[in-house]
Amino acid sequence: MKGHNYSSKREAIFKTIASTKSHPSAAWVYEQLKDEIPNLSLGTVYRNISLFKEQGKIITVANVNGEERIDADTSDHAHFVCEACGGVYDLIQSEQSPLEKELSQKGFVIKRKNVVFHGTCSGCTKN
Amino acid sequence: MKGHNYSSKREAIFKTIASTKSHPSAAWVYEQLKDEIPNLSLGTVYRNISLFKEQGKIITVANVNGEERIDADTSDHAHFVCEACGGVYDLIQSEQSPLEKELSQKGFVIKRKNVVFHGTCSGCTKN
DNA sequence: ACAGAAAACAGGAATGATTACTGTTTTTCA
DNA sequence: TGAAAAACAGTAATCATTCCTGTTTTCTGT
Repeated sequence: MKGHNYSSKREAIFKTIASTKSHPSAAWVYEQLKDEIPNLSLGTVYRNISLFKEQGKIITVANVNGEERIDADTSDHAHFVCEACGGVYDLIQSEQSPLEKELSQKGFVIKRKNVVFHGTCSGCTKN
Repeated sequence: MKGHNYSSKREAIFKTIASTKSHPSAAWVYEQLKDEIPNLSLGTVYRNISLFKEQGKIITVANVNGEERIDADTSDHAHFVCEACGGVYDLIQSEQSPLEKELSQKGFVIKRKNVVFHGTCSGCTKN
């Protein structure tokens, strides 16, 4: 049964993703773990990220400079991407749009709503 | 003066992007034009797309299966990405969120807001 | 209209993120 | 405990995008 088995690396990868608010890339997760797990392979990180997405345990929040950034917080919230530093920040989602009702009336099935603001974060604006 | 000059290919590329509602990828634009302009290079399409983005004439609306999808309609509107067929559809943007005010108070400069719904479009839902 | 100079281009090579492949190691579970 | 299944390492392959170099197009001042 694919993807339903335990593995120590899978667990470590998920914990790393779940315990950061940095909205990491696959490469970042790999960097975090490679000291702790010396024989970890980047392919394993990718394979597990892919699996977690299928399982709905994580979501893709944005693509920053060609790198996909993920989030283990799958609750409905928006994100801010800083174009200067590449940082991704959580925002409290507020809006509940009439669009969603309209879409389902038209036969569109919404699996996910992704709200991303792009701009310059406060830290980068100062400099 | 880079990027301020006319070129017949640049014009053709922009027209192609501006005259479709398909939210095309670079490859799609290239495919559309390669018969009409036999010696067109894919690199030229990419270079011009990049330029149009700098000039604010087009925006990136989503990344679908690893391909960046663009839109010459830069007005504030949302999009729907069908995960089954890869289609991208325009939605009327409605919401004007309190988030935006909050962000600017915190020193974040918003350049763009991107609202993308992911799911299955009505056509794909039927099948 | 014409001759540099500047910008843009073609075509192909390079890059970089992601995925696929193959032989080996873990994990499962009877 | 011992296969069978799943996961893994390590590397090769893929694919979108960018870079590079020599050539062509466009612009500008005369």
